[in-house]
Amino acid sequence: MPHEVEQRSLARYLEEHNLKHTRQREAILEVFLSARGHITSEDLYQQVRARHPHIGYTTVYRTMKLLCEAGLAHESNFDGTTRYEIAHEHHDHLVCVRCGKIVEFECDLIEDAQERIAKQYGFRILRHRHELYGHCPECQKRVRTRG
Amino acid sequence: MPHEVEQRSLARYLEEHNLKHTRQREAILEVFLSARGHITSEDLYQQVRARHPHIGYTTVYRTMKLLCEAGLAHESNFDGTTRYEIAHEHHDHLVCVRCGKIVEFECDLIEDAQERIAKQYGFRILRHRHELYGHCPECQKRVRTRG
DNA sequence: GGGCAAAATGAATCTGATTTTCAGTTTCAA
DNA sequence: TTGAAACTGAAAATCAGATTCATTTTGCCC
Repeated sequence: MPHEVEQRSLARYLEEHNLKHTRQREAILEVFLSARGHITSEDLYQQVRARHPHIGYTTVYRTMKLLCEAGLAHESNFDGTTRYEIAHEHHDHLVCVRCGKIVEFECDLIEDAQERIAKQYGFRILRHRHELYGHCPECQKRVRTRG
Repeated sequence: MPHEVEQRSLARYLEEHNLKHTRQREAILEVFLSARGHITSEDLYQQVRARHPHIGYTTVYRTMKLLCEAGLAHESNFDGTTRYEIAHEHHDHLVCVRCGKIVEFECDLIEDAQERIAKQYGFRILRHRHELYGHCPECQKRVRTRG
């Protein structure tokens, strides 16, 4: 089984919450983990369908919610449609508005500054989103040569 | 005319782009500028309708897009529905996930850090979004006393 | 190795925000 | 004044996301 650790992690979550372990959930997790980058539930559905034609969109959709709750996936939303990425260390995103490329970054300095700001306003922060939109190096070149 | 500067700014934008100056656009800008905070196009439509029953939702919707292009309004999206705010100095947002309160903040330190990160990855930044989600002071109290 | 309740599935439907269509109206430059 | 271009607004289309519900599976009991 290619992603044993995650499969076990899902199994534990299901057990702890009296949810059922189904072929569909296992299959969807498997395909999700094999997919690269920030994927929409629609795209993921297409990939799942290629290997498991019997699995419906609704199940993919609901399973991704489940994987988020289980801490195996993260939801993000750049352009109005929800995307999922494999959960790992916290990070933020650089998004190229021309080609759609998404690069992850981390910055402790910013994290600290956020804490200070939250304290200043008396907020208790649960999560945040921080996205920088612009042109990636390749697209800058392309823009220049084209005009 | 209550918001002469903005009305003139809109007029200039329309002229420069060969667009037409209509009562509707003037009226919508006026109501928008008088409204407080981060308003949805639906809310704005309700307010516009109170004073100008003949103006339709579509026109409000389209005019807000226009005002954004003209630099008089800014679009933001916290909870899946688009909100508009009056354009002014750049700032980011603290959002209370319980009561929906939105507080604006600015932080030069973070702006600088963003620049550094962009340079590191070769990106040219056009805009960004930075939102901190959590509980405002009032809601923290309420949560504590209730359980 | 049934029997069964709870949970899951998936096709279809609903929702709610946004966007487009299109016929009729208004603006504005000549 | 006139006509082309732009605008308006009711209605319809779109689109992602969420829900419904009849049917099937799973996990657990005996």
